[in-house]
Amino acid sequence: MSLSNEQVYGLVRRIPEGRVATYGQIAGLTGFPRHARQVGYALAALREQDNPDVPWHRVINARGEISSRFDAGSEDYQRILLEDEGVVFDEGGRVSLKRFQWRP
DNA sequence: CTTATGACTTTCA
DNA sequence: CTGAAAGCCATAA
Repeated sequence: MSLSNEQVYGLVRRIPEGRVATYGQIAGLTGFPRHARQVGYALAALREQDNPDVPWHRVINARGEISSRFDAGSEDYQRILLEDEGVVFDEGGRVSLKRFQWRP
């Protein structure tokens, strides 16, 4: 048994608008607390496919920052999507998890 | 079978 | 606050 992409997508779909979740949090909710990287891996795979229902932009790292990938530019895109939903970024380009982290 | 890699996290200095 | 190091684990070669 392992963490399937569909499990990740299902969880990410549950994140309400204007809220964010961390990779580790998603992993924990699926029942695999140590699979934070696999969550990111699943989302990376999602990028290549077309799953419009999955709000991947609401998933950030434990520091409240947007995790960079080798494709610069989409980090800005992710930030814009979040700001559009009401998520506020501070001067360092980080989100206050205290206020915006999703609590099921 | 072994290595390398990566949208991560936590701890320690 | 920053940065390095170790831990973790699915995937690909």
